[in-house]
Amino acid sequence: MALDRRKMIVEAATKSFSLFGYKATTMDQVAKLANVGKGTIYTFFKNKEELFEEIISSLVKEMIAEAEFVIQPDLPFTENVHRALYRLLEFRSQHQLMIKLVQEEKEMGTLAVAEKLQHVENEIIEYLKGKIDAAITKGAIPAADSEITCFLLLKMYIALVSDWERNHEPLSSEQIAEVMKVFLLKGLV
Amino acid sequence: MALDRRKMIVEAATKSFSLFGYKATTMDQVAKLANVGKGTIYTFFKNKEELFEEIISSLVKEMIAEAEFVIQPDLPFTENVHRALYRLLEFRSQHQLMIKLVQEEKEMGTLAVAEKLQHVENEIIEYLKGKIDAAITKGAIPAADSEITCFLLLKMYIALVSDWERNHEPLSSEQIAEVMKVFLLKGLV
DNA sequence: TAGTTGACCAAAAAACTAAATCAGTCAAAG
DNA sequence: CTTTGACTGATTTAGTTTTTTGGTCAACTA
Repeated sequence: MALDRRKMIVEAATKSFSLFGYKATTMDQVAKLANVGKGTIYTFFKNKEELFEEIISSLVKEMIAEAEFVIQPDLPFTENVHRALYRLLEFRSQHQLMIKLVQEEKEMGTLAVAEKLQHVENEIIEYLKGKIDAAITKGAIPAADSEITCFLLLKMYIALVSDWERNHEPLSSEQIAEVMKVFLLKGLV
Repeated sequence: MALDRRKMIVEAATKSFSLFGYKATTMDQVAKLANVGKGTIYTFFKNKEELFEEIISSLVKEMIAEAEFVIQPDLPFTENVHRALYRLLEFRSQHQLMIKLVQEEKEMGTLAVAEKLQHVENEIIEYLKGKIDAAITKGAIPAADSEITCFLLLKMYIALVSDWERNHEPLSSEQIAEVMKVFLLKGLV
């Protein structure tokens, strides 16, 4: 039971962050949940924020693995862009920790949380940029500023998946694919 | 001097909302600025929020007049879309009242302010929808769900004009036009 | 002695309370 | 009739006390 203490700490913290958010999670609580003395946590992590950072890193890896899993090399490039982005935002709206963090940022404006969510967004853009740059190199799509393009693509999907829901019925994956196809394939005009 | 009391009240309130925001503006202050007894305000407006609503209505009219002013019927449709949207967001980032309200929403989360900014956004989308529907009817662009399209167009411009600046050097009007041309004219692929 | 612990501390946050402020009213004045 | 500002109850703020929390470290195991 008391074998991998580090792993137990990370699991306990993940559970508590997911349930109560970052600020409302105390180190005493994490220690108790992990069946560990509080001091032990500080032998593995410099402080609460570093523990949080490690969990966010795993989260990013998990998200990118999910996106990677959904890509099929034989499908058209735009189809894969849609699949990857849609999966990433689906993850964001289904994964308990992500839901809680987004909520905490909006409602309490916790600084550490805002920073980490920004970090997640940057990592996603970096991941997309790799894909786009590869497609440009391969000649599959014309050259363009890939950072601005990825940034804009992500914002478009966030708009269609999350922002739209504030005032309308949610759009299905197919509807979103349909709208995006216009912009990705032919342009509006 | 004491002729159009209603106008003086609206002007005083506009000045105060622009300078201090909605919450930090008191009705006593507006009355004093307008050289009017506080009771007089309540003969024209049911309450503070209704006074605010009238000012927001004027703001929307002003914004749409600015967008309208910048449109030139002989230019290509996409060029006019860019001009109108860019002008609307330029207005948002230059007009004192808009700056203050956006700041107040972000920093204090004042409910009435959030509602009114949402209203402004809805009005802009409604205005754009009129333009897009007209272009579809004229056969200038292919048919599509114009509400989703307008919503997405606005979000794209907000992303390029405002969101991008959080982590990067601002993009010039020309750079934004360039990026949008890709999506509007030919599509990414 | 290397790894673990929880009592302990300063600092931050929450809870509480008294004082001040504010939106809206209305009797009196013009 | 219109205009006014003193007035009121509800809300906010400011100041203070109490509680909680992140992080440390001397003592304690195994």
